[in-house]
Amino acid sequence: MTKPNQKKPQLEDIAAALGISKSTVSRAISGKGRIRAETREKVFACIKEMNYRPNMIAKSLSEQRTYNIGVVIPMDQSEFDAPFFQTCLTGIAKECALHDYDAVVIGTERDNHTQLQRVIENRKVDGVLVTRPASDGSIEELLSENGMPYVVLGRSVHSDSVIVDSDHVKGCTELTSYLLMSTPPDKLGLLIGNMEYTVNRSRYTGFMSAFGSSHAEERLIFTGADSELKFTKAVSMLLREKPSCIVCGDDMLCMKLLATLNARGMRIPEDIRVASFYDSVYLDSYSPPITSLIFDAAKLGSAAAAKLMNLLSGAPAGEHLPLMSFEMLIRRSTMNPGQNK
Amino acid sequence: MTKPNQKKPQLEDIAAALGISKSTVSRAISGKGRIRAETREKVFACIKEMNYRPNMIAKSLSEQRTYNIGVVIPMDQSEFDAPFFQTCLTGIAKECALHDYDAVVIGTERDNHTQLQRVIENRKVDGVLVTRPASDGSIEELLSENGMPYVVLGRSVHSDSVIVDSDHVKGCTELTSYLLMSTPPDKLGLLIGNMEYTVNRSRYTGFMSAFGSSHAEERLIFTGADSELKFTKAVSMLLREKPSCIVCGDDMLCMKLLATLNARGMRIPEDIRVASFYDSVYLDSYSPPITSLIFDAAKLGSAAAAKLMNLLSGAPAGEHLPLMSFEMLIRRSTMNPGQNK
DNA sequence: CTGAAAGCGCTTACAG
DNA sequence: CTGAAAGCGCTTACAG
Repeated sequence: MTKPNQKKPQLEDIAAALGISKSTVSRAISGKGRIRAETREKVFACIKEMNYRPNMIAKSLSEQRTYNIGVVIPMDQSEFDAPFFQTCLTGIAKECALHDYDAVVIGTERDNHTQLQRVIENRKVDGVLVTRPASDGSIEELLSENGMPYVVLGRSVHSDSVIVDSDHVKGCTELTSYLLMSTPPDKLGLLIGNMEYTVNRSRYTGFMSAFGSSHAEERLIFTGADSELKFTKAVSMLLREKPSCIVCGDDMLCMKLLATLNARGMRIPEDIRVASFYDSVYLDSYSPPITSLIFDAAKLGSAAAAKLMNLLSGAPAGEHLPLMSFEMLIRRSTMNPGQNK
Repeated sequence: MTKPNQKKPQLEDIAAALGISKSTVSRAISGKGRIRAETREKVFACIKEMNYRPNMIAKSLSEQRTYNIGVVIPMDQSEFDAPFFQTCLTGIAKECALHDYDAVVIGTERDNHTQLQRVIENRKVDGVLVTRPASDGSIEELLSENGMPYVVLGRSVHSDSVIVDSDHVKGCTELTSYLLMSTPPDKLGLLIGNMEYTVNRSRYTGFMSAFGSSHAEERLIFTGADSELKFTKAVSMLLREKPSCIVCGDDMLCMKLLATLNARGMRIPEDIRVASFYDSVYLDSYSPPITSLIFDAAKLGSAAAAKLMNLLSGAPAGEHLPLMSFEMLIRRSTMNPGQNK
């Protein structure tokens, strides 16, 4: 507002103002090559003064990089998972901003990666973040064929992919252990989805490893409860065994279980306790709120973005970062009759 | 795979292959300026043959446009609304791809528009799509101050903003009318959120206009049920009047209402019927599924994106498009005792 | 209808 | 430590 009708200043302008060459200004900014400290300071002062911002497009063209990363998100997703992607995306955007990068949306469908192809062919991004890898690994394949650096969230079937993931195993172990600590010991039932997904395998592993060899607790396990039919069957078999607590692999499964229990007039936690290995808004707005594991999707996203941008700046490529952590939220759905609050 | 170690061809290469100049090739591609049909065809054939794709960055630099649009999404959103944004985003991305544009994510918080500022200053986008305008209009302000073209989804306090919105009024009128057609006529209760939001005002208007002057139907209205306290109060007052059907302004409110009814042991639809002016996954996975209005977020997103890109290509700026439409989903929650199916 | 040339706004060898 | 110049890969007046 102070300087109304002024064009955006360019490198040239600030060079002229200082009576030096563009090259020098450019070097001062980038920090590449030797620059007298004094010169550098003059330049920075002038930049501030004239409110100069480099034209990223021009920078891109000469540096042969876009300062954009692509973010693959599913277009055919059940909307149930939307909160994850949305939150994840905000984490990614935030991290990008920190590095003066931007995130470009790439929608993919099951077997339709045209958007991804377009972006690659148009060279609009320097690297890609895959928030949900296709189960056949086709996305990673496309990416590596084109020499496009990428990072995947969760697991990848491509063993050479750089990944960032939450520690599902550990989380599930801890939640299960917590449940086993109750007195009297819980008779736990586990209800889990499609075991082709690595997440579900991790959940299973986590659950099982909470039972030390010395433990003699009973446990009832139903995996693969992904279809309506299998689910119904699993639940009725499960209930027949009268577990004191049922643990669900994810929030979706849990919602369905809750509906079923509700229909049968079973009260939570009085008649049966319920916990979930994956949180969701629905679960904590449910009454009673459901004990569950919370994974910080925003943090996951920003960690992945950071990793990718490191890769792009030719950084040490990275020893596998420690897996992202989680929180355990103990809520009313698993309160013991004896417990208060 | 057929031509393994070949660099990406450039304009120059295809010009050379054809023995003509870059200018001509460029013109053939862009369609600007006169070109002999024959030449054009040769060029296109060669492009296909050599699998040429223009370098968008170079194109950007010389055309002074980025072929990117920014999409403002909320970072501080209750995750409840996530499905809307996610779906919207996929619609946007799809539309962008059609025009060879890309969508860049811009996260905003209540009073923190730094990401937006960055993107503007870095000139990374040609225009911006605001999926959720700040209630004080500060986003639109920032945009217009910077001469950045934009389109907002929903309403804007800035009267000169280009907007794309769903027809909430019409939808609500139709759903309400439908409910009024039942025999015996329903005694309708309306439960609506904060009336500062224009959506809620539209909903209210829609609801009311379903009651013609000749109608003598009873109606009970509670607005502003946005806090926990007001909600609880509104619901108990409402129930005291024994409505035969309660209509909720949105899915969130509806979820809460359902929980309350459930707690009171009221069955749906036997004891009371329920409908919502806004659909969500939660509502249709609820048992029984809830009658509601469905707005196509993907279509909304793509329409808005299309409009923005029209603006950017200097198109007729657009007479206000007709509002985006909706669907009415009649489900079990509003079945009359007498009705079948 | 077509070409040679300048230009978009940066970066970066190459010489000092 | 600094400058002049070429280059990134397109587009587009300007001349034919």
